[in-house]
Amino acid sequence: MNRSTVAEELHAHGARPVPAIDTAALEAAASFFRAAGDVSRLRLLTCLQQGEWCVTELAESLGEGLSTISQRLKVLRGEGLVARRRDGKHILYSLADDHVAALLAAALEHARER
Amino acid sequence: MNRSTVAEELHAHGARPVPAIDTAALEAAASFFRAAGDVSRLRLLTCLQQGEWCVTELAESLGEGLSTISQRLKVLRGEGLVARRRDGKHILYSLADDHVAALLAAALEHARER
DNA sequence: CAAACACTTCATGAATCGTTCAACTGTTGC
DNA sequence: GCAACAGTTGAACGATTCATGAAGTGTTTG
Repeated sequence: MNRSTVAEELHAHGARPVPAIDTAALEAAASFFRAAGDVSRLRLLTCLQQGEWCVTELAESLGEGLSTISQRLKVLRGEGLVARRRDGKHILYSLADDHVAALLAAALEHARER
Repeated sequence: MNRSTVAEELHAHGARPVPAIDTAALEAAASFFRAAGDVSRLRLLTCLQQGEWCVTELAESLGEGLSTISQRLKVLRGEGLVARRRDGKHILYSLADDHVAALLAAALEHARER
């Protein structure tokens, strides 16, 4: 019997076109996700969801070295997830924008749904 | 002059409490982001945004080996980004839910904004 | 039931990532 | 200006991740 499948229909006329998405945009989105794809960095982001923190505070509260935290923040900053400003001798970090907070919340929700 | 800074105020009373977030949820969210944090897998996801594709189609359209695509899909499926179903001898993949599509769109938008 | 097809899984080597120590830069207070 | 403080950067290392070929699983067709 010749019951043709959905896939064969789609298949029949050669390769389906891949959606035209700017490689640079894709690359940037991937870097963004990769930056968020680490538990330690994610924990940092959840702190910053509450407001500004300086590096020393983060290090003390998380029980990690200053350099370690700084490196993690550097990655997050490189992908535009966090912003910073100087205040006296401290440097205060915060989430870059609401956009980031939203993505963070959405991912955590997706996580809890499993 | 003794102009006390924002950071010193926050600093004064020991370590600030880290937000209480289930480590498992954080871990899951990180895995989710990590799965999305790769250009090749992201490209796969953008294909699936258009509907169902079988593995062979994806491989042909993207010009990659079958095994390569299959491995990438495995990662995405492991983190619940894509779903699959069998149709005849093909296996059709699609985005797991609208939730994923939304996260994808949000990240691509964030990417374009830079 | 055997051959063909459509994948998946395993194993491996290459590349990338994350942490850490040491050295460096910038700011404040004496 | 110099010592102390706050943070960044560079280099080295182990740990993870990614792509790929070979072998294995499941489905259909003759």
